[in-house]
Amino acid sequence: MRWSQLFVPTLRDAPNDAVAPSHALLVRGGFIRQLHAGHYSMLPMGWRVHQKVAQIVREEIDAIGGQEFLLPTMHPAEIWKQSGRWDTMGEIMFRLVDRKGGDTALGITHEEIFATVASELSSYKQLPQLWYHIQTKFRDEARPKSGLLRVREFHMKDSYSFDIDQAGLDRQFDAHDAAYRRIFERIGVPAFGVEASSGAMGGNSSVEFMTPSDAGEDDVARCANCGYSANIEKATSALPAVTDDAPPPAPERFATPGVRTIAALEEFEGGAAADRQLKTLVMMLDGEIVLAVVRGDHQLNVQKLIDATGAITVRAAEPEEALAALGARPGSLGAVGVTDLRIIMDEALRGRTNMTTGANTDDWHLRGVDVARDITVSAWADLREVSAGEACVNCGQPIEIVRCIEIGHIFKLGTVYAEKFGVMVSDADGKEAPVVMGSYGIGIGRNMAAAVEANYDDKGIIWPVSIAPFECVITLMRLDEATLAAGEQMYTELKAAGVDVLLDDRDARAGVKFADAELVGIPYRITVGPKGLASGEVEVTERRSGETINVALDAVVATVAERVAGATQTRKS
RNA sequence: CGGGAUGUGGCGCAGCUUGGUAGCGCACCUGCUUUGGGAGCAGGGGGUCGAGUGUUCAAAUCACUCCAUCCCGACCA
Repeated sequence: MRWSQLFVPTLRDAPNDAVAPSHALLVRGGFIRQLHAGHYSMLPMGWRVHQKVAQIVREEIDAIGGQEFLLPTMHPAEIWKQSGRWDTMGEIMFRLVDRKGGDTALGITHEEIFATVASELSSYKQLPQLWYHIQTKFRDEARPKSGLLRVREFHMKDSYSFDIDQAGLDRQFDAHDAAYRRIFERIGVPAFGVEASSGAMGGNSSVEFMTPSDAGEDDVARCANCGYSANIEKATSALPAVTDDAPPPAPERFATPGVRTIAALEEFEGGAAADRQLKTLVMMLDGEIVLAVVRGDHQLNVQKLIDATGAITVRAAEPEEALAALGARPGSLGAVGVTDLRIIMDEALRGRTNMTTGANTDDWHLRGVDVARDITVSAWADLREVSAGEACVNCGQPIEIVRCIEIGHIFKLGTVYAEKFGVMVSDADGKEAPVVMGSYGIGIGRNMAAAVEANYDDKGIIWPVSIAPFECVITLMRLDEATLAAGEQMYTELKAAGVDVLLDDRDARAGVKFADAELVGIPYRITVGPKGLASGEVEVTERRSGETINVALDAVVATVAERVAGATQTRKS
């Protein structure tokens, strides 16, 4: 390809609304352009990278036995009603109505659709199966952000495994775990797996793959000592044991005029330390008022509450709703004596006595509360969010909290979809058995952005060779006959040697060409000009290190081809 | 959804307070000179200022409504 003919609209200034480095650089480098919030056009350079990422994903999934499909993007409502997710998915799903009045949805994921296809499986002898496609997903995100990192329309590789038993699922799950690690290594994104909440996908266990980045949206609790790592939505930690004084025979009411917060009650004469208080959160779960109680110095993690209750929509109750339900305003609320509401109690409060909490009368609190004795607990659950510095549950060393981008997520689904969609096969005894499923997702565009987040400097992107839009650029310093001829010969020979090469034949100054090559992140640059040609040499510059070596004209093709091959791990299979 | 901010040629911005029908840098086109790290000079093209309504002799500028985009938050009693 000749740069003079290639549409690469590079920008000297980043759009001022691009905050994440990958967003700013992909726009500046002429890879993407925004159409509207959460929808991006892939320009030629961007699409080249996207396709290379997708191809690596394809190779690795093929290598563990994947069969590539292409399923529809638009789905009838019925299939989503059959799984129950038409209602549970809520506003994330784009919905439309066709000319006949039929409810239709744009696919956010494809468990339902693949399960429908899989209902034609009939014998355990056909298993295992591993099916996948790389296809557009639509998700009406509440807040698209950070360029390609969170969008409403994107390509995802989603695969689905079908096995006769749990052991088979475990094997396919582990195979994906390994394949995903190879993918991230090949595309140059540092990654590690974490325990995760399965959320709306259902199923019994899942692993998320994370890459550390300030541009991310997930917090991960990690232990540097033993390697424990879990999404903050799932993470636990060990707390020091607490011994409470024996409580009085019954809670005591006491006046606390003007005290509205945990901190204020700590200061108040006759109050209590935060870790001796009960924090009562009034939550609205699918329209039902529920009390979630955590220790005064702890914070509720909403996803944990969702996982513990199976709720679909969760929000904090409005102060008026709390007043109506409990008779007091936030700041004076408590669970003691409440019998008409579900009360979910955090595990950290198990066995606690002599606690202080709101009395459900404005400006009054209760002390001497024994959690087990005085509160009608509906369920105990892990609700609290862990904090940096707390002790690791495995080894006791302090944990850290790391901001990450979620770059992949794999789920063990079990038989839930099989049962809903009749994916039944005859087992070895001739009896009908539900197929055990797994699902595995990886966003192509997000990984492209994550690769930028992990590979850039003040000059621009530093693409890993494996996914660079071009592996090498030949920068012509002049467009005189000799330079052009040398460059074109080199271009032809590099192509023949299998190198993905771009010829910068633009009539522009050296500085412009150098700056553009660096901004768009091409790993190797061959600089060809009259100066070098006079002594039969050209320069080869590596983008990442900035190092330049002089190479004899007749050796440059072999030199570059060798380096490119050395930097690209291709699958041997 | 809550809060904040912003919408003026392709990109970055000024003008708005104190209304008088649009300006700068980069980019683009032409010419000359230049040419190994984002050239110089000269000439030129392109916007009616997010949309609508209102006030006014007159609106980018004032008022109201709407739309869009970005950021933060969405338990913190």
